[in-house]
Formats: sequence, C-alpha cells, structure tokens
Amino acid sequence: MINPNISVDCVVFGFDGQNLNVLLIEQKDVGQLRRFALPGDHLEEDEDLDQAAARVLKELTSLSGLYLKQSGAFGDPNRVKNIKDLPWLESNRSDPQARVITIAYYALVKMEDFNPSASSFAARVFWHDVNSIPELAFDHDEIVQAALLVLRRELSELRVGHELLPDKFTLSQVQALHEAILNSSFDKRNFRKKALNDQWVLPLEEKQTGVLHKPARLYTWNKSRAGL
Amino acid sequence: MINPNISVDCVVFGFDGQNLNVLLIEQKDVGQLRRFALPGDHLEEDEDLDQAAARVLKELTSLSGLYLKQSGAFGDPNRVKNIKDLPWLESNRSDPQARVITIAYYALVKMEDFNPSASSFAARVFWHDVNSIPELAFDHDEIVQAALLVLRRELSELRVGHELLPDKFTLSQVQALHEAILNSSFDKRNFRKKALNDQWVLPLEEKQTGVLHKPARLYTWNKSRAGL
DNA sequence: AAAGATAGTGTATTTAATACACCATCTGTA
DNA sequence: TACAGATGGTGTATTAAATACACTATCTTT
Repeated sequence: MINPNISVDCVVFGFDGQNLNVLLIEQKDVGQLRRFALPGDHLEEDEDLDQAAARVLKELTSLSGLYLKQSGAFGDPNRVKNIKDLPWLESNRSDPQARVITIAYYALVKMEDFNPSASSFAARVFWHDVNSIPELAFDHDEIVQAALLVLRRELSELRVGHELLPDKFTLSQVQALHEAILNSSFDKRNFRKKALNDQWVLPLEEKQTGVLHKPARLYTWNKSRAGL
Repeated sequence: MINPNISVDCVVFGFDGQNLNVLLIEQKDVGQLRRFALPGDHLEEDEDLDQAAARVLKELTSLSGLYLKQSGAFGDPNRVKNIKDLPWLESNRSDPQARVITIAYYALVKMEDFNPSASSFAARVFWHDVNSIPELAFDHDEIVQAALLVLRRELSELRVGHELLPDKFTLSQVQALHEAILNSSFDKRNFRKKALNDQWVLPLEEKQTGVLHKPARLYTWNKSRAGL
C-alpha cells in the first residue's frame, strides 16, 4: 500500500573528476512528451522516510549503504499541477490530481560504483552536469538547487564528500572536487597545506600508475577525522 | 479539508535573558493523562507547508511575520503509535490510527511580544527551559533536539537570533543569548570585539535606565549585515 | 561613604589564512 | 637519448583572526 500524498525524491550527486553531476531519469510511459525528473517514489505503508529514500536508491542503482541525507520538504499545493506533468501522472498514478508533498534527500555516489542504465523506474537514467540541468518535472529544479546548498554547507562544515572519490585518490582530485562543488578555485599549496594540516586525508605509500605524467601520491580519507 | 497524513509542528524558541525556552502546550480533552507537546496541526487542503506553520503560530500567539524555518521531516511509522498518545488521538482525530508524517519548523519569538495563555489549541501554553524539557508526546522530543541543532548552526553561521531580544539591548544580553543557545561561554572582551568588529550591532546614544548598577549602552541589530 | 553590581576597556601571543613561482618526475615521441 | 608535454610537489613572508588575560568605571542602595 502506498501513500498517495507523500513521496521521497533523491538528488544523487556524483563526481567525474571535472564536474559535479546529478542522476536524472527520463520518464517513460508518456507518449511524446517525455520529461526529465529526479528518481523518487511514494512512501509505502509502514516505511520510514529514510528507508523509502534508500529503497528508491537501491532500486535505481542496486547500491545500498549510500550516504543519504534529508535535505528538505516541499509542499507547494501546485507542485504537481503543471500541465506538462499531467500525462505522466495520468499513466502512473491512480489519482493524478492528488496533492503530493515530497521529502527530498541527497545522496553521494562514487561514479565508478554505478553505471546508469535503463530501469523499471525510467526510460533512461543518466548523469548530468549540475551546472546545466535541463528543465525538470514538477518542482525538481528547486529540489536540486536546495540540495546543492545543503551539500555545499556540509562540505564546508563537515567535509562530506568521501563518497564522491575512489578509495584511493590524489590531492589534486580532492581539490578538483571541492572546486566543483563550491564553484570556486583554491591555491594549490594552501589547499594541500590545509588538507594535510587538518588531517582530512592520510598519505599512502602508493602512487598513481598508468598516467602520462609524474605520478601523484595517493591518499585515503582519515575516517577518524571525518565530520570534525 | 485537512490531510490526515501530514502535519506541521513548531518549535518556538524564546529567550528570557538567562535561558533558551521552548513554547509547549498541554494537551486537552484527554481525561487524566495529559501530555505536553509542541504546537502543530494537520495540513489543510491547498495550503503550503510554510503557510501551515505560520497559521499554527498565528493561532497560538496571534503573532505573524515571525522568523520561521523548516527544520526537518519526521516519518517514523511508529511516531504516533505510543500508547500514551492514544487518548488524545482518539478524542482529536477522526482516524487515530492514521500514519502521520510531520514537517517540523522552528520559530524565534521575542518573549516580550507574547505572553502565553490558554488557547483553543491547548489546556495550557507555557515557556519551558530548553535544558530540562519534560517528556513530550509523539516524537516531539526528537523534533526539539533537531531544531536546536539547526538553530545552533544558524546562529553560528548567519547570526540569526535578532528575534530573541528586544529591539534595543545591551552587548551583555547578546552574549548571554549566544551562550544560552550554544551552551558555552565566551570571554567578554573578545565577544564584544567580535560583535563590534563584524558589525552585528550598531551602538545607540541611549543607555539602560532603572537598573541598580552602571547602566549599559544600548545597541540595535545591524540589519544590513544580517545573515552575512 | 562604602558595598554591591555590572559596564567597559587594551595588549601580547598564538594560530590560521592568504599570496605567490619555480623545480621535479614521469611518459611518449622525435 | 633528449626534449616536449603534462601534472606533481614544495616554502616563506604577510596579514588577519582568535585567544588569553585583569583591572578600573559608573550607577544604585543603604
């Protein structure tokens, strides 16, 4: 039994080494007018909000145990009343007119861990650069922007972001990640000084291989420092 | 028409010069077992979440235009299943078994602006020190703690809190407010240095009157600096 | 005039943030 | 084998911010 009035939507962030990306789906079962949207679903009976978000993510990516955090609730009475969204609602909802409020979550996913492909959810699932997101269904644009603000705050405060890089990474990758998320750039020496001084990361004895330049030292996250 | 599955709850903070307080209500219409709770209500048809929270606050305090901010959504399937909450649910809800998820808001209110008294909402409305909150109905304890975390973060980041002091106040009051909210203490000279240097406040030509000690200079908030 | 209460102030030290430019090391190819 | 291309990696001086710390000033009441 699903609750027709309550849904969860997930803003899944990934990082490709250059830009921050969001996982989008292309709606299916809707004639010619396909729209892009965030993955989401209605709340099941006896299901916690966090569980629902984790379920959506699991069904979409087959991944579990992901970093997942509530980023806001959206309840504008007209949020699902856009005429462009009607076809999809009509073929996917028993009551297309139902008032729906949604609880938004944001998730961080290593892009190496997940290669998007079609799913029961959607005609298409794909990563998209967060800086040029196409028009999305419902109020999903707003939800993405709100999630971005939360991500930025948490990156600055708590140094989340572990989940966006491989287990072993270079300091340049960390810097590129911070620059992509915060939309700014940092001085290399000062950035490294801070990362090492504050012990965000721990150096490994390993170096990059297979690169066509001087190989960089690899690091891992210092879990004991995470979030402090 | 109200939505039986969705409610808003408000954590209203006030400051008495010493401690941070939360506005609680004592439930009515419930035989012997009265419980304390946060003010809240179900969402009306065609009402935005923010509007619903503002409505609850207005009905409770007759104040509008208050500082009000979403602080989280709570959806544990058992959050309204505590046996102690059943009497109130039975006399106040058409479907006492209904699954309810709630969107929490926190508000900041000048205590001078509002003297609590009974209301249609409740047998009793009263301020209570945030550090010794009694057991509350549903998951309202958890909601209060979550709101406190958000308030603390916003105080440190954005210097919210204008709404918790009179229009004219002393620097000692500002310091006491920060200390109460953040549960810490600061060096007086350093605190004043920062408040003035960062221009949180602007000095007035006025001084306290009617105090039995050296009267302090009064200040107002520097609105142009608020939130930066 | 003295006691009680809070207001109000300055400096030295430590720590963190910023600004800034060059040499090192690896790969691939000429 | 040497050089071009690409990214890695490093140190210091300056400025700004945070911290630690103790006494005098002013008002009221008795």
